[in-house]
Amino acid sequence: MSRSNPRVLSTLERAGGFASAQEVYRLMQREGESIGLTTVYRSLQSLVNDKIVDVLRRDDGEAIYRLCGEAHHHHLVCKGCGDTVEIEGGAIEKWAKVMAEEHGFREVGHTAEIFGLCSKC
Amino acid sequence: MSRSNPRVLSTLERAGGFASAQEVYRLMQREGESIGLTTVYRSLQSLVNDKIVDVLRRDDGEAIYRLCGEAHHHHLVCKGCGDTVEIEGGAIEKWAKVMAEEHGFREVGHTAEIFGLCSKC
DNA sequence: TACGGGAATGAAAATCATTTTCATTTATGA
DNA sequence: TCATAAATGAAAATGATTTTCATTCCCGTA
Repeated sequence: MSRSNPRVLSTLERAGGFASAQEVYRLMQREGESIGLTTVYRSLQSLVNDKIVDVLRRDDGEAIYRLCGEAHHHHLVCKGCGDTVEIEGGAIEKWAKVMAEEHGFREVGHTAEIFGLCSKC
Repeated sequence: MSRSNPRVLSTLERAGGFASAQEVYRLMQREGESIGLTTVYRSLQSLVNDKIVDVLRRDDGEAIYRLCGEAHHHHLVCKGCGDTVEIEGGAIEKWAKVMAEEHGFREVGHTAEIFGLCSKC
């Protein structure tokens, strides 16, 4: 498993902490960085594994990568402008735990995301 | 713009009101229906336009279509054998609603999934 | 300093869902 | 009956993402 190329993370930060793999790649090209698309994908995946960034989906299915804080949180995403708010998921944590126990599951994780139109859209 | 082929809607219903275009297509084939993949896509799109079905995204980016108004549920998925249990999401519904209101979002939907190892794995 | 092996890299090919093109068939109405 | 529009689907195109694989880079050791 390869480690992340630091220039990828730095570019993602410069992009406002929010971009697709293709965008990160184009951005780096435009800035004269010499890097392959493959390496961009690999680095982003590695950052996701390390939980340094998380991955969401645009409406068209393209994956967007986003720097995130350390605390476990969930996202409220605007379908219109893509704006994202990090929110607390206290109720979810409990729900996931109870449901998993009820069905005898172990080593449990979960995903949850809310989407809608923000006040500006 | 084409109208929806009624067999597509009926198949989506039979699939539990929740499936990808590819799955609807495969299901129809398996049942001996004669239909093209293109028509499945067109019909699903048309159903989305008419707000008869919603479209969400799987983690891998594949679009999944869901009948609107269908009492929706969530999934508890085993990482080992892929076994899936449908579960109630009462707590989630409330959480999503509260969080969305708190941030001024409207037309809100959500996704949530729990994954872990089932008792057999 | 030279060598060897593992990690990183990237070009090109492969994959996969989805969309587009386009020729054909089907339905409809004058 | 004819003509025109709508529906259909096979095949090609598209676009993101992944895989393959040969090459290059790095680093510790003889």
